[in-house]
Amino acid sequence: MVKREYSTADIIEHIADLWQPLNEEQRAILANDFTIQRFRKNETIYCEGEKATHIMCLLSGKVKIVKDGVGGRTQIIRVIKPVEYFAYRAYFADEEYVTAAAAFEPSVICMIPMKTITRLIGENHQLAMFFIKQLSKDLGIADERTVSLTQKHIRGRLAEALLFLKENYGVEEDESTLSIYLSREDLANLSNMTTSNAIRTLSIFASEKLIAIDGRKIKLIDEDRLRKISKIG
Amino acid sequence: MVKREYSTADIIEHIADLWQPLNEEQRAILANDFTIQRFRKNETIYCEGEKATHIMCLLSGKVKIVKDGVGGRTQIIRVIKPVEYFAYRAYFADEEYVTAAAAFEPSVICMIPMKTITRLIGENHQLAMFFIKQLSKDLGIADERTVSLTQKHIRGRLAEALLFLKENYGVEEDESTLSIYLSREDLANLSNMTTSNAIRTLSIFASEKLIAIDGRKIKLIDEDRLRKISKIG
DNA sequence: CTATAATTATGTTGTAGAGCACAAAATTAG
DNA sequence: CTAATTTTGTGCTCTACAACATAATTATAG
Repeated sequence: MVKREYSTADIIEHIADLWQPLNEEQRAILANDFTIQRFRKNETIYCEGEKATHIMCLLSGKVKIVKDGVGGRTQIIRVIKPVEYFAYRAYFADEEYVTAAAAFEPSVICMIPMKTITRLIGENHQLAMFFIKQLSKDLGIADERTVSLTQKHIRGRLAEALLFLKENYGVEEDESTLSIYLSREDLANLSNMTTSNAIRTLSIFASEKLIAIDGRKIKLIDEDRLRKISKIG
Repeated sequence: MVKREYSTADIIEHIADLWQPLNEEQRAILANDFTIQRFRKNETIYCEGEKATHIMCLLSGKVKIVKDGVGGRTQIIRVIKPVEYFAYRAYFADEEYVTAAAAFEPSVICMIPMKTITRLIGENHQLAMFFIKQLSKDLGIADERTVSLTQKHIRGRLAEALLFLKENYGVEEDESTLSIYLSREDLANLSNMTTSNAIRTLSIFASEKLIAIDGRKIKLIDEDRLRKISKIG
């Protein structure tokens, strides 16, 4: 399933968003400067408070960006799928990480020094626009999310999380079983509730035939109704 | 108090962040392309769902960026002080506005077409970096805020809001009265609570000698303790 | 200057959801 | 294979906070 080896050509293909805008000279710089790192399931990728030095590109696997709040509760701020970039915000903002990152599943990550990236941005405005656009999209999502998480009720938040997981990580061959198998705790941290309430609400959803549960496998049965529940909050 | 007229030179001085990185030719382009608009207290500046066409720079006054959630409650997502830029995210993300903006107070805003901005970004990487940095900072703030608003209790959220207002808009000559006079409703929308609870908690804070209230004037008396309340949530 | 509306204040009630406790099931370790 | 640990499931209690009601005060308009 997970590739054991990545050739340079493989990687370049994966990081096309960065690669494509570059000219030959710039490509030479980039090609020389990335490294590959593997992370096991649940392994931490970076921690809050650490100094940001590399942009990371998820080549395969699934990653969560989390933040611990007061009282020990953890919020999943956003999730990363292949091929997406992360871990660059703090460097650009001249800050330490305000979040942490961990792998949901075995993951392979391509690391590029931010120094190289900023140098390339200085020479290539298409690359600059790539980051401006990405940050702008993420900021919009964050704004939406703030309101959803604070205002929607438990059922609405869980329904939203399930639909989000489908949109983001997709489904299996049956077209309705979520491709990501999250623990109830992760699901709770994603939708801002306690683990007990995630478990409870999940089984209520199952009893209402909105979803079917088989361990960590979640099958979305009545997506329309889930969407309605998510929308009304 | 509020300037009746702004000369071109005045404005250029205000938008130094954009102006300074530019060369003569680029400056000529920008100088030709901005307009000034005034907004009355509580006047709407832009609405959710509208198309974003101009970046806005607040020259004087105070502005709130808000988002309506389910159930009619409104969240103040962020606030703008002079001289800060806003309203550009949606254009960069190729989206319509997901938020609305309104003036807390009479405000003067400089508008520059986003087409001009993107053109200038294409020629000037310092300008690109300005936006990358700004967006990165805002995204970090949004992430922090999500966790605060969802996890802290009412007292913690209100204390945080009061301290934030001091840091952001400053205080009067006495060094402790907030310079911004918000309605209880705005204060509630800023700290994610109902208006009644903002009123109630505010008067509890007053009875605990943490603050002093005189109508909409709020004086921070025991900032250390407020900070503690904000921190522990 | 009065009438109307908006804002502030305070008390009361109801409930969503946190915070346990405990058991069953599933993983992991030895 | 068995013991230990983690995850899942369910019930119960308690409280933070929303929701509503009503009055007092202040602002706005006609």
